[in-house]
Amino acid sequence: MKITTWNINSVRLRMPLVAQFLKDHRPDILCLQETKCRNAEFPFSDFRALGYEHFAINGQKGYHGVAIISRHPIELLETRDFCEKGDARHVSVGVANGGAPLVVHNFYVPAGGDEPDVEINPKFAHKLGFLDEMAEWIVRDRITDGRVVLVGDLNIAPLEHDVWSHKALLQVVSHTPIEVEKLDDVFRAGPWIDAMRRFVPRDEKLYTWWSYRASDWTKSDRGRRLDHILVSEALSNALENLSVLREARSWTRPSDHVPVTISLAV
DNA sequence: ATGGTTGCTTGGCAA
Repeated sequence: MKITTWNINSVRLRMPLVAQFLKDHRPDILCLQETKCRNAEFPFSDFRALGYEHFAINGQKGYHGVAIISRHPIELLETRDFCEKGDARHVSVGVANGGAPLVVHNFYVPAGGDEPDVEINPKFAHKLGFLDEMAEWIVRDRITDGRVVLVGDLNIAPLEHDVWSHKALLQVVSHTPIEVEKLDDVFRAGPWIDAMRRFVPRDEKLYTWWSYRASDWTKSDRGRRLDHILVSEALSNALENLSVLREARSWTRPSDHVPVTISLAV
């Protein structure tokens, strides 16, 4: 079972790139973030033409929006409204996969604005509050019981080698100590396994996002690992492979995030 | 230290 997570930054604009990716890589399940369209505007027929006929979507006009698209039947479990702001930032499904069912959660955590100070930046306060609520929910609802995968753009690069320069980014939103601490709380709440780091040692650089604000993203390679795949302990021995498709950052009119795919023996 | 780009919209946020 191959599961891909990809912050697409407008699914309608980038549908040709999504189609190419699906033709070339054929994941079983695709989790998108920042679809940026209402549910009625979602490009269902483009996915159906590629053999992806099952959907669980949570969209809104212009901002945010998450979607799970599958080649196999899925059951919509929930679209949870963290922080009760009406943002479309979560969707979860159950996948009947022969034996024990698999649960997939797809998240788009708030980016948090520019200033890492809750006193002056309500967007940063929202981000930290969102992470607190995630950790509470994981414990209270026993989210990691059974075979569970949590993917998405979590907008935090927690490890030193999840960013191009630990020192330069300590006060930059996405890598500040308070955010890293909150994300660690989310990890421990499971506990979850950081699936990507099972395949790439923690002392090696690993990025999934490169800013648009660089003339040539390949020259300085100033990336961050903002996208994550977490699995419950029941899936620990099922982790088979990881693929971070760096080349997608160089496609025509790319997203600033690249697809990340995990292969599970389930 | 600053400014750099993109998308949704058409002025100015959000990222």
